[in-house]
Amino acid sequence: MLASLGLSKSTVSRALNGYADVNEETRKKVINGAQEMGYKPNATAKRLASGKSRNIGIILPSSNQLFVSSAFSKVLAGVSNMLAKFDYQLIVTTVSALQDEQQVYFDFITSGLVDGLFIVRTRINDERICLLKKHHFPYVCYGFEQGYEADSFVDVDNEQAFYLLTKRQIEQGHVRIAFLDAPSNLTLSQARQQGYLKAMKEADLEIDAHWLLNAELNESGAMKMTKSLMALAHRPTSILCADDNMALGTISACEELGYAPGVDVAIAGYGDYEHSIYSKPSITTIKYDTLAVGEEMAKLMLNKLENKQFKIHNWYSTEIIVRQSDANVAVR
Amino acid sequence: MLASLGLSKSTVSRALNGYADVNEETRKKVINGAQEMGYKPNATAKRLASGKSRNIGIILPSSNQLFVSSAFSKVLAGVSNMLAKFDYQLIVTTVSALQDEQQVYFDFITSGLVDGLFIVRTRINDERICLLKKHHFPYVCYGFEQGYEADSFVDVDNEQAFYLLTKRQIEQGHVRIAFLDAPSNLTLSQARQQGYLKAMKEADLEIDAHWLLNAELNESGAMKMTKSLMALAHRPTSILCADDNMALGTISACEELGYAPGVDVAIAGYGDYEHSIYSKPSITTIKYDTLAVGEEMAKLMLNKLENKQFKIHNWYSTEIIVRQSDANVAVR
DNA sequence: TTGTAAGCGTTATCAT
DNA sequence: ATGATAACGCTTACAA
Repeated sequence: MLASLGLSKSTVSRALNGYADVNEETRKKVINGAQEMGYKPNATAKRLASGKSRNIGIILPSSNQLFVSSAFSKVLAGVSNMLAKFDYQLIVTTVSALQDEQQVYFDFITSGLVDGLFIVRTRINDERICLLKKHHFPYVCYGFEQGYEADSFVDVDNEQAFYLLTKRQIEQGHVRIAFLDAPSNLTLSQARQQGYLKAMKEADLEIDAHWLLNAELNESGAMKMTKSLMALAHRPTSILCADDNMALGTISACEELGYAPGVDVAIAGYGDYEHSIYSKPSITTIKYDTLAVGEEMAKLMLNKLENKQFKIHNWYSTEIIVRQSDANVAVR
Repeated sequence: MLASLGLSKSTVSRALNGYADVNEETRKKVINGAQEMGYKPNATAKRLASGKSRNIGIILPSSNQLFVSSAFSKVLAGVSNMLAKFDYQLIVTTVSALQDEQQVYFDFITSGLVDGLFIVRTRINDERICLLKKHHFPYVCYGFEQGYEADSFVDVDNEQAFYLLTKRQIEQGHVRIAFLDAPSNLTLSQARQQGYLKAMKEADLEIDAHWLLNAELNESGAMKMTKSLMALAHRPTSILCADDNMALGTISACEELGYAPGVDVAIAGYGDYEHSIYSKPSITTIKYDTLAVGEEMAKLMLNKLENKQFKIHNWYSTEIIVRQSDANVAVR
């Protein structure tokens, strides 16, 4: 400790933590002293005394794609960046398929290890949110469903994004438009589906139930679905995908079947992953500000935990990036 | 607390932590009691009392690709998985280009926030390692350079991998083989370069200095380099890349220049990223067990921190996955 | 403005 | 085998 300065530890504590009731002379002395002797307050002790861990947790499924999507990595980077600015740390844990997810969340809540939790890949009627609400535990979601409170979520406007993407297909003359959505238990899948349906209905187009499928957000799932799609008598001329990885799989499947993607079939994705521009054909996709989404998640958390007054920005806009995969399809 | 059982907290502590000097009857009573009343020891208090944080940190550059490479995400997942099994948490922080990296590391070391640090993307003469060594702070590296101790690193055999990859090109008849290496300050770049040079020398092939370039591990860097490469009078017939993203950029650049990748020019990458199989041409690449590397990093850390006796497995093997990008090039 | 002292919820060292 | 009691290194009333 800084006893060498002849000051009590309370004064030191107050000086270092920017309390007002400290003589500025004293404060300088303390700060300089700390500097010189390389004094660093012990993080754990601070946490115990203050009752706050200054850790925020995020629990990721160790198996699936989410951890791997390049877009999501950037979201994480945004979160971590912003938290670090306010001396908070991000704790990343994975939960495997073998573990009881609710239990993992419960353990986090009750251990005092984290002050708040991020929830990603929100699900319809998400049990994780129920749990956190029940325990009055601070959380921020990446994802939205009716009933989420404005201080607790960030999302892109999935419905609008896929409404516009579908509309674009319609404007290009497509009539038979399929949508390979993400797993149906996700809130984003529901929203995107609504956007798709809205555009189709507005244009008074038939919606064949076979054209609306769900699969994991990866290449192989999309390949399988595409094959069933293209085997239909009434096969689609345009296939919308829930992300760029799926679009990649769809492109691949079409080729295997002898259809030229981007020529015989229009394809579009979501996320603007790094590789999408290098795909052949390059992938028409939906772009959004991944880093900003992450930062916003952190801000909302800080609003809750530190009574910060960051302006709430729930919804992030998207933009269609037109590339080859859906640009040159002559619709018969 | 469990006072309701009429036991002192020391007894409760001992019972819960599996100490030998506790009556088994008592232990059962305590464990059941804890179960029933949902008692959870406070993580922060444990940490303060024991002097250990049970957190391991990893500091990632917020800007570059590393955070984004799909391979690396899996490494992270492996780390987190294994740590969680032993009740350790992974703390992920990012350091932006604006911040003083050494300072960020120093703060971590001295704050008591983490008991150990992972170092990734090791650099030649890595200052981070110097710092940690100086402070006798536990660390484990992903990467290797002469002098690293066996208990402190995990790596794939980069030299061998690129030796074999280069050799493969030679066996296919290539004589002018270029190598787009990663930034030259990384240990992996040095090792890979050595592998490349070894194979070239063994085959007594000319090594044009123009054929050996460095760039960031992304598409655009590789594109630029490829263009300079293909403008050479003595242009290469085979281009090896330090990862699959670079290979993607190289493919794209070749096409732009009117060379058919996989036909006019052989191209290969490293990492077996998800998209590589869907590229056109699909990318010949080097695969390794990403999850296992992550788990091994965690094990080495646990060896240091908990005196675990996990068998040390420093080197991870690689395997060439042959695909189209380097398989059908007729060498003149 | 500064100091004193109690407490945060554990672990660890003694006795008993 | 169990219980007091003192740390652990801070924060935070409350006193001075």
